[in-house]
Amino acid sequence: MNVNFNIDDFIKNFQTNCNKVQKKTFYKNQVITSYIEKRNQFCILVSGNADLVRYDLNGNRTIVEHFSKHDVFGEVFYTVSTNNELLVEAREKCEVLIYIYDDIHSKCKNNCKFHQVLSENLPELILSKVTDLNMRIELLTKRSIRDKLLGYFNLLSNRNLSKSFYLSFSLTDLADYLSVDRSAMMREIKSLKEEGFIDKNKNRITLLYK
Amino acid sequence: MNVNFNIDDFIKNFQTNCNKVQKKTFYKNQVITSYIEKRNQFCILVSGNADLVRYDLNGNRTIVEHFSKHDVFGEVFYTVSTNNELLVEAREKCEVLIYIYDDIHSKCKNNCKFHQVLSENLPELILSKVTDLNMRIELLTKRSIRDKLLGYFNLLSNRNLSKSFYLSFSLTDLADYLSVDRSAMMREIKSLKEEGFIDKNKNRITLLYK
DNA sequence: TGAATTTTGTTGCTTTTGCAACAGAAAAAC
DNA sequence: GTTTTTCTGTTGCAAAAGCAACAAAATTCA
Repeated sequence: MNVNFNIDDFIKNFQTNCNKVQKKTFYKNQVITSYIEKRNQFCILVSGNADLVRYDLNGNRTIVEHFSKHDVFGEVFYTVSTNNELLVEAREKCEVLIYIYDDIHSKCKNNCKFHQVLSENLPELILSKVTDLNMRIELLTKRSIRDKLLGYFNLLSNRNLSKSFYLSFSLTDLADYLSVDRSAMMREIKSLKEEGFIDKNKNRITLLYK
Repeated sequence: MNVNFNIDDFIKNFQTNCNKVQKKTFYKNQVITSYIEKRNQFCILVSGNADLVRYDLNGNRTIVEHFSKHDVFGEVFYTVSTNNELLVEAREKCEVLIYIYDDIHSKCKNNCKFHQVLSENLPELILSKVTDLNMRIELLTKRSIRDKLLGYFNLLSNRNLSKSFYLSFSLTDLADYLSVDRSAMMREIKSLKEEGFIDKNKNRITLLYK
């Protein structure tokens, strides 16, 4: 999910004007935040990349969302009450703008630029989130591991405007993202190669069909 | 997904003030709309209920979303390009407000009340969509049919503030909503009954645990 | 009301997926 | 540069899910 307004202006201006927004730095594998009901965090990933991860009672790990530069996250986007722990984990060094708000729709007393820009762009911001989530649902509703893989590869291929692309996930993480068993996924990738649907060199995939 | 501002005011006012918004009536099994890229429809379900349905190349039917009174839908919420057909089908008689916009963020020339109220409430509206979609993803990432069923039942139980509740889906539709095979789902429901997790009378479910 | 259609419930069989375990390769840490 | 850890690739076996088909029940239609 990418924010279209100028995020660099955003980052430059908030410090002088608003005390409700903080910029923090996190390092690989650190927990940036855990989702807690009613603690209304709104975060912008300034640099780096991170995952929203859920651990369920059976010990399964699911990558719910993957965030890269300029993506937004936080409880504001996840009001649903869940029994499971939801963590945002840094995959590498990450700079994050964190804003804990009382009411995201109303402006702060300071009437600072941060809130002005935020409220102006909130619909667009959230709308792009909806797009991401719909894409994710489309993948998850596919009935077989093969279809999930091909759906995901297609997506990357379209984004990259090329039949070849690099996986940004490790295969272990990809399995957790597609919500399937890793070894079963590996077996399926093997079959896709053997049947001539794809080519795979390290983490570079090439689609051989269409 | 429920809209909190007064939708009845909304409906009352648009007709006199704005020619870009239409109210239409649909009957059971009619197609309310099909999602087409760049035709930016924004719809509000005034009464009745409907499903967003996807048919894939393998002949599988998936209920992507279920809409009831006051839910909103349309291409504005589904920018992702998909290969599959996406239809909104009426489950019963439905009244729908349809608004085809050029730019949902900008006000129309008439400066009518409809657009004023719409733009004021757009963030909240879309945010509630995000909540719905996250709930859906949580269900879909569950690894077994049993966990999907229990997750869905839990949700209904929480909404209803009771261990007992009625299914609004037929079992055939529920399978399409959870994205699993119907007969496998039926087998699982049977096991849940036999193992004493749930009780089922017609379309009334009672949770016997927790 | 009676006929037609849809939904529910069930089963045998097949295919897919998950689990557990392990070895080698690659990457990270020291 | 060596050790430790993580990731990849693979397999045999078990469990779960899908497919196909059918009868009975319920619902809709005419």
